[in-house]
Amino acid sequence: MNTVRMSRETLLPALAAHVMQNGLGSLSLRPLARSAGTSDRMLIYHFGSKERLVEALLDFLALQFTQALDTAFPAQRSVSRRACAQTVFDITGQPEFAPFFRVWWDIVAGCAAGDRAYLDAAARIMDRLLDWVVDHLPKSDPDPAEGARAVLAVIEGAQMLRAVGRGAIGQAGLSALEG
Amino acid sequence: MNTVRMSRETLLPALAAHVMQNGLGSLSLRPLARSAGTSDRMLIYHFGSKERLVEALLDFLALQFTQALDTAFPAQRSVSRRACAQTVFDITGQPEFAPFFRVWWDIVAGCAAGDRAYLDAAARIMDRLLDWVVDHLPKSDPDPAEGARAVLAVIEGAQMLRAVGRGAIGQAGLSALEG
DNA sequence: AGCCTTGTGTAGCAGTCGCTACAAGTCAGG
DNA sequence: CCTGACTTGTAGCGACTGCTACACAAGGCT
Repeated sequence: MNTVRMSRETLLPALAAHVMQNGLGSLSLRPLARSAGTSDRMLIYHFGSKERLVEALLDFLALQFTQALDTAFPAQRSVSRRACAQTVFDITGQPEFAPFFRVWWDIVAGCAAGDRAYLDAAARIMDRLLDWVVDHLPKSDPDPAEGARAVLAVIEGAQMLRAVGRGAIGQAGLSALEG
Repeated sequence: MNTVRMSRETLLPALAAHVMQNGLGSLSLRPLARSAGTSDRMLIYHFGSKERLVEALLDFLALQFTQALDTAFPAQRSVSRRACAQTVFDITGQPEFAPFFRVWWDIVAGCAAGDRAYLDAAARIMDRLLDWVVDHLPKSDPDPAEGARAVLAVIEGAQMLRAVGRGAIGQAGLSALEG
């Protein structure tokens, strides 16, 4: 038997993949381990506890998302705030983004429940997303920092409304963006 | 022993109160029953299954929220779209609204996981909130239906950002609303 | 050689989960 | 009073939870 040496680093991609498909809210060690080719015993061995495993997972997911941002999205600047928001909304609406939002809303729920690790991860992701928006606003934008906050707020509202099946409401919010 | 006769209707307020404090994601029958003065056995008896109990709970919570909207919020119309959004944002930011958002983000997470009952409840709540916004826009608004959608999208984005500890970003989105 | 750290499998712990079988209580109608 | 429906308590099922005890194998160290 060719037993492959495993570590946090080699495990995390497989773990993240499983979480993206099955969510974070109902995560349990045994199915997670099985889909990563290990046992719950080994996950505890490598991460110490489920709590610390989830922390590592949140770190990893945050990093992975910020990388996905730069690869999946066009590099050039938008022509307006509205166009920038619309681009993000359209791209994140494609089916391959559904797994990420699956865990994203789990993270938000964890934040609302007061979980520190979730709050840290979510804040990191939002800050990174904010930076990305700043860099993609038109160079002519009078106040990119402020503009990016406005754009981000509308995007997130639209995404939540889409998550609950009311994407049309969110789309209206995007269309109403000035600039 | 003064055994009080219980039914779905007498149980639901206590069950809803427990869910508002403890969330919906990790709901389990025994603690829920205990805090309502019954047993898990009785909850199953009255509701048939946990799934149907949650459905009833979502119905009840949606109704309760729409009622809270009309009592907790000023009845008069706002002077602008921005003022309307700001009012909702400020009022829902008060601590007594935290329990509701606790379950709200659980509902959104359930929607993202594809749960039909959660989708129905969430859509009902959003539609009702949309109606409320329409009724509270200034009479001078050129397109109340469209305006309400724009206002709602920004409000929801701001609330999500507040949930993850980035309320300042959401506030910027509100301030950027035109009209 | 012996030893010690690191990794892994097997088995199992105590606890919780949703749910059910069974018995017994209450109460109305005959 | 009897009967049958409605309501409730007790006890438990099998499955699952995070986690641990124990054994053991491999490899580097002295």
